[in-house]
Amino acid sequence: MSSDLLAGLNPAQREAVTTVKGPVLVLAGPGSGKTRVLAHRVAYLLRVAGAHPRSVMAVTFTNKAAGEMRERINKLLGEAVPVSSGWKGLTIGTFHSICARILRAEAGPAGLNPNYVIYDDGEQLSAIRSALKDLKIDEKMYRPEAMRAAISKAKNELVKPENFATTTYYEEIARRVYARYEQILKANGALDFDDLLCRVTWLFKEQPDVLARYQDRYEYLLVDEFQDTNSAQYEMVCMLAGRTRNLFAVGDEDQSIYGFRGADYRNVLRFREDFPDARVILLEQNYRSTQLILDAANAVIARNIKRTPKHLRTDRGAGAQVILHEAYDETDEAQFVVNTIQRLVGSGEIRLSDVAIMYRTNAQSRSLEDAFVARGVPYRLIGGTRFYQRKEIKDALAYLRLVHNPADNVSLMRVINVPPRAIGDKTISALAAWSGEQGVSMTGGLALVAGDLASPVLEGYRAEGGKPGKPPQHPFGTAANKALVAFYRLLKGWLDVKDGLTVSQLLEKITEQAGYATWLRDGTEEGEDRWENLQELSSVAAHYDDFPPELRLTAFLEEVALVSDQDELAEQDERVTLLTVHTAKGLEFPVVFLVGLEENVFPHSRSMEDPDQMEEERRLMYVGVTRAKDRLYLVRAFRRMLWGRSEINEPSRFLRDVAAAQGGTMGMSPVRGAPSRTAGMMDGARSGGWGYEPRDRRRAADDEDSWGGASRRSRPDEKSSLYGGTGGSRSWMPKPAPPQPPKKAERPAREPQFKPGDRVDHGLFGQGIVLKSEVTADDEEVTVAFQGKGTKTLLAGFAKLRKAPR
DNA sequence: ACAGGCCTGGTTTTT
DNA sequence: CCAGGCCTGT
Repeated sequence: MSSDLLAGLNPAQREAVTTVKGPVLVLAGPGSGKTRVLAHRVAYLLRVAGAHPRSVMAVTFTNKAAGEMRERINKLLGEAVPVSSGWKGLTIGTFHSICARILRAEAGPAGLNPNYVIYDDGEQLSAIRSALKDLKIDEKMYRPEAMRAAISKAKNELVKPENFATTTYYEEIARRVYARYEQILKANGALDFDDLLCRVTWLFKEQPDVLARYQDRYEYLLVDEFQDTNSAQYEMVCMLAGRTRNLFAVGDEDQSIYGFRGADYRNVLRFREDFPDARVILLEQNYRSTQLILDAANAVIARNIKRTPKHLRTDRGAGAQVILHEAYDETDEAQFVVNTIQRLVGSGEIRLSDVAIMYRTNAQSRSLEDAFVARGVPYRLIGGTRFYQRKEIKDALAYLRLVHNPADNVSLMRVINVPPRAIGDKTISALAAWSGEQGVSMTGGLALVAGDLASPVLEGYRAEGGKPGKPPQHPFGTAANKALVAFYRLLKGWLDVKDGLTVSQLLEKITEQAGYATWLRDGTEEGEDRWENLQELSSVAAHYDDFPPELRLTAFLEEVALVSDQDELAEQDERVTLLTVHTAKGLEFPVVFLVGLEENVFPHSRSMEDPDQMEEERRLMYVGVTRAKDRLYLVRAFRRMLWGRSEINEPSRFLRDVAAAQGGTMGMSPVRGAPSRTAGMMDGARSGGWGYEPRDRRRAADDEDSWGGASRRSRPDEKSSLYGGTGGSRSWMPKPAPPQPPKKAERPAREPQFKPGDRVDHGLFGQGIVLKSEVTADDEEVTVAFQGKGTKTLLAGFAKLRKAPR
């Protein structure tokens, strides 16, 4: 019986599957089959070790991963294992979704509104803005985003407002905002994402009897992507496993890329300290990538100091050369990508769905999309403007949430005047303030204005004893009053019928009666698009029609609050995939393009100062590279539009690391300062790029084994990589790269002519002050603030910059 | 109350 | 470059 569950597993994987008792830590390199191990282990627990499904909890990183694991387990067992939708079956899900369910079940002990709503960061920011307003704090000085970051960090570290340590005045403000924000969430019956985690952890810490129930239930715990757990998650897991100690953690320090949201790869080390008897299993056999791809990955990650060296192996052989390509700018970069894809697909080697294009930031997708649209290549974009971020979807959801939980002021404020019903900002603020004074939610305030004292939304109010039968004096004029009462009637109508309708029926009723549908469909194409999105939301809602009536809306709202980008990744049709490297985690593609490999883009400029953050960038690059199975393209652009300005960035250090490991020199940086406008420079390349043939030959002789040599063997439009694009890319480089040992390529030792503070003269822009200056390969790049002309970055020699007398 | 236009300012990554 | 905030005029 057990043999089929172990068939096809290597010895290390087998050990991971069958070590049932006690703590186990699996250090799993990319492509080492950890997903497989997890599924087999669950199946093994159920089938061989005799575990009951309800005693197993498996935590995945995305909802999609949870779904896949469920399917795999069912397949392995040849039957459908009941899954916990109530509290009977197997528990598989993300931390967030599992916690949401626990909090729903434990609303009483946790002191929560059982109909709590989950705020995304937009709504979180609204709540923070209200907090700032209440505290009369200037938004300019204390930015809501910064406050959100501070609050989130605190919650991830399980710090409550009363324990929030403050050493600066700024932190003191943050502490007060945090405290007020918590009050607002509570009043609105809302939780934010971080709450889902830390509330459960607090609940377990503070109420041992509750914890004991969960400890007794969950005898087997499995946690995937352990390197991306934060403190709250780590503590939660340890507490849950406190009784049985059957904790199975899978992770890879090298793939920890969520530090910015509190994840700490050191939890892997902490695990070893907290469970000194843990069995540690290494999965080093890679089943995904070719050797050359692994070599590239290794070249990148090996430079991190804070890691344990590993030895990834593959049986797949060397494989195709990793291709490096230099494009002129982001448009050209996109051209190269599309060209290459069309060629590979045209030759029948691959299908569109085999291809992923990955980038550091979402903003980079735009130029790629343009190229795909122009060439008629179907693509799907993951992330970006996500479905659930669209205005019409958020509006519709806000309506539903308000009906679900009338105390939710943030949702109310979102929809009270959408479509416009003559309730302006002034009226809304007045309603918020006055309702607060009366000690009721804004919906409660509306009920008071409408004189509906029997309304259930006023429950708390009556208990505290306003004068019975008489609504209090309100500050609204006749016009505002009328509008508010009209809205209240609308809302009341929905509250009365919500229990008898399915979610899609309710949604239809609301959009209809609120006039939202007609308002949206204003005759424009965009209006129709938005309407269609709404229809799509409705069809998602239809999945919940079969749920028990009291659960329908709850379950639906919970799901839509917790969907992630990756969850959209159904690989139905023939399209290429565009996604950030972050969302690519856990996925694999036969063909991967990593684009935008420039300093300040990838690695991101925000990570330049801090070595720890730079290590995270490196891990991110490592994740990107290791997504590729067969073919990997590393692409960089000489210049790029960034923030509406054209920027010239050095090639990414990661590119250099990869090249160095391949033993060749890479003439990548010398294009620096080559004025792109020079006539004729781009010509030869256009027609196949053999305009510089002699140089190519000479290079071939120079270093036979360099990547240049390798890529030269490949087809014309990908062979250009190293020498400034003799291929499909335009060639902007007037002369071949001086061979340069990659190691010392970091920065030429030359004294800068300009330093910050210097006054300079420019022929066109006049006088300015130097902000920053960096020596480059053959020039000096100076950032200057010009009076009345803004800040420009110039190449000193090219721009003929002169020092001006002080 | 609201539409439209100007300006500023901010841009990593996401459950 | 873009969104969102702010101001103006209706």
